[in-house]
Amino acid sequence: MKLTEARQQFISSWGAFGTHWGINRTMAQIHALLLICSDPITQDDIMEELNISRGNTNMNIRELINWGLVERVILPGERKEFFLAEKDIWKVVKLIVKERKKRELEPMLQLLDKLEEVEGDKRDKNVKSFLETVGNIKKLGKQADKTLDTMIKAEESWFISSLMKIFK
Amino acid sequence: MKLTEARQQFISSWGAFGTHWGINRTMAQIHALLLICSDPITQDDIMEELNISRGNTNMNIRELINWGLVERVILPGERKEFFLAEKDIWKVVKLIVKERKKRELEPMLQLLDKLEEVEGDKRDKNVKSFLETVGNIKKLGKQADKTLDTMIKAEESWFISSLMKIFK
DNA sequence: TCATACTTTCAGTATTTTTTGAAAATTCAA
DNA sequence: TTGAATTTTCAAAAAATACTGAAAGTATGA
Repeated sequence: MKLTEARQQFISSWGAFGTHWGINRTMAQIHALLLICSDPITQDDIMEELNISRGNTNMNIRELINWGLVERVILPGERKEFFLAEKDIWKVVKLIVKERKKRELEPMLQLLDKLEEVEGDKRDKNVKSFLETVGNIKKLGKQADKTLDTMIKAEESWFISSLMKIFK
Repeated sequence: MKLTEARQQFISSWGAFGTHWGINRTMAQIHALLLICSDPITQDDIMEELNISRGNTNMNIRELINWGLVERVILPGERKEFFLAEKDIWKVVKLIVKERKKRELEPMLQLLDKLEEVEGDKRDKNVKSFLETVGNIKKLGKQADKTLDTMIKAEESWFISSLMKIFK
């Protein structure tokens, strides 16, 4: 397989992968492209490579920057902005986990706390079942939250070797 | 908060949560409803509670059954089918992980294997950068794959206590 | 300060995904 | 068998989501 084709396949399937995880296709594709570029590239490079509009490109680059996955680079003597992705995959994973934890897990846990305060006779079958489900999800969620916090702080080597010990 | 309201909030936010993780809103809502019902309920119960059409209900129940999250129950003397969700949250998580690993992680790893066979001079900056990225993602992906395999086989108590040791 | 190169915004449009509902298929008791 | 109850299918419609492109906004250097 030629490099050009391989790059295209990588970008396209990274995009499809993203859509299965609640990340929009273009954002994932731009990220994929930046991941395989060693040097910073411009918005126009991205537009051309992925065949997308200026507005779309701009919005999704901004989002990638918000997530901390991409940085703006000013090259001396150049008027245009350049963009560069974080290449350390372990750092990438940690940034994504951090962001999604904040956006999704934490609000969910807050809601579950509130839902546990439901009024009603705890001997009522429906109340009991509701509280049990909410309670169990909360328990697992809190554990996941702690685990992810530690992971976010962890060094890759430490994390991997710890996992190796358990999941031999 | 009254039970009715709490149930609604739970169902609605579980649905929203699902959409952020590539699971469709209705499927997640039906799942949420079944999770908080101690006894099996019918398709009509679900349609009424969630205000959705027969076709939509049917398709999403089927999908939940495919995932192993819900089972069809035949009650003696009843013509209609009833549905019941797996209530053990740890089992639920394992079923979801298993399914998504099969659908998404495994095909991605296969693709990465193929992409590593790209032709071209490995001293070429573009080839080098491509291979490095693909290689690193593959390495992490394989580790995740193994870890998830072990997790799928694990007992909750064992898993939680192992995690506790590391992520104290 | 001005002109130009570049970036950002967002209303309107296009695309993708989900939902509906009626018809077809199936099941089952009599 | 028959036919009423129930489930399944799927084309068409609706809803949600993403994208475009032109206009407005900013920065830069002469």
